[in-house]
Amino acid sequence: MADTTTPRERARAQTLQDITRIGRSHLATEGAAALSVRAVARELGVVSSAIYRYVRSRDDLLTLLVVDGYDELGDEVDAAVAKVAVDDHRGRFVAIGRAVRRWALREPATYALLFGSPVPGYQAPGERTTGPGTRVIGALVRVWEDAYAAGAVRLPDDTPPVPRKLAADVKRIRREFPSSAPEDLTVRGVLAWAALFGCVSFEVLGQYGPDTFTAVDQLFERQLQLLADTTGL
Amino acid sequence: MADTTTPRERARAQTLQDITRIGRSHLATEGAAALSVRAVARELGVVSSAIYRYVRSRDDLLTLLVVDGYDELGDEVDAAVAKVAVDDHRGRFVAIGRAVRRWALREPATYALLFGSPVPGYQAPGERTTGPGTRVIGALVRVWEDAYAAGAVRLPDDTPPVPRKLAADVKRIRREFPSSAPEDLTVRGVLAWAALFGCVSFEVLGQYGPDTFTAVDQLFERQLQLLADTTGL
DNA sequence: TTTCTTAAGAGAGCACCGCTCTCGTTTACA
DNA sequence: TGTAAACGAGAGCGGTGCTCTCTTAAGAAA
Repeated sequence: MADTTTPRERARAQTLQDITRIGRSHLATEGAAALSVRAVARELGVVSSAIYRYVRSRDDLLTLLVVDGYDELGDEVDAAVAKVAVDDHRGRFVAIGRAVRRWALREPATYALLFGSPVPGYQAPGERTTGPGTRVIGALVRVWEDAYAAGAVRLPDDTPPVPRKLAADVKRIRREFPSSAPEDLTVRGVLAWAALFGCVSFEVLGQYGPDTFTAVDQLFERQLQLLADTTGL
Repeated sequence: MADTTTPRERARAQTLQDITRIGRSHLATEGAAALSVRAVARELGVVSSAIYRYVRSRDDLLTLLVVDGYDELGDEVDAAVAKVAVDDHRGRFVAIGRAVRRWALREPATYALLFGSPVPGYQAPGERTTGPGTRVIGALVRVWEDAYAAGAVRLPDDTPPVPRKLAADVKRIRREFPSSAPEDLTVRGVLAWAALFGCVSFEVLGQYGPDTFTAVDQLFERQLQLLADTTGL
């Protein structure tokens, strides 16, 4: 099937892609704060004002990189999950965690852009970022749902019931992430999700300090196991 | 006892304090990225170059705010812990968690500065920040240590032993945070620590999305309880 | 094939930034 | 009281995001 795009549209798409690529390389080498429209323009061999034909503002350029980053992370997580047997629920959870960490360590600047402090003054436009931004939690929910459906989730039975308002939140969330699991499991999943990124953030953003852990791999594996326990996998 | 400081030293300390105060207010209203030496100078009623008599660089100004923030957070955490009975170990843990969250919600910009992405190009000088930066984990370790010493920690006995290299890390960490608890508890503590900040970061830095949770309080309480469980409190 | 619309890039310019340097002035100490 | 140090002002440099105007060239329409 012949593409119906005009040459102009194709050139435009190519330039936009070049801008994203250059932006990502600058992000990786200099960090988000040092990302400048003028530098990207220079490397593209164009004057700075020309960039504004493609990107509304510097924040818009950041959004481009945010979406790009979420997509790459989502792809890697999906690929990692696909390599594990569907009935190995714990294995799938661990695979997701490892994939997130591996990607974060490889792309710390992009990770910081996505999961670190919001860039000052910059507000990611929800309509462009929420879709790609929910892929990791989406993958996690699928694991827990499959595990529960297979009767493979073991949770303590002395946990108090989920309070009313929170239960209402859970119900609403299930419109986007359908699930038949008990509310308690969903809440535990939210904890595991936040905790997973907490662990990765501490390592990638340097909260542990430079010389605290030499065996971060072993630490992270242990943390993953504990989180798998918490969610009953 | 009369103070031995000269008027000049006192004036200098006062000016430094003013700079910190103005810096914090700008941080709160504009965010870390928008924090500018020139703006601080304007508000101080002084020309921008004068600031450099007190602060080596913009990064140095950020370090001032980082230390200030760590101290304030540490103070509030300590105060919160002190209000709980020493033998209520779980209550002390929960108090720490709540204090961290309360402070983070009140000072989101400072929280982002401390626990979000590192400001691009800026590297916090360890010799000035690690001390104040370890107060929260210090308080947590004290809770677990007290609980263990009181025989109030209940951990599952089927947990595999901590791997060798990680055990060596734990041993080294205990030179700074003395403890007689089993290695497994320490590792669980590290998870709880990272997870606590993961939960707070998700909420404060906006990872949950704007409309996902209406009952974030209840969610956080539940997360704290689960983390207390994980550490055997 | 010729005309016309429009997208793209160049360049100047504005206001701001961090930071440096120099130059008077004030202050504290010997 | 003399002097060295601290301090603030001011100019200036190279950088930033962003806007505006102008010219050119490419695609679409006739």
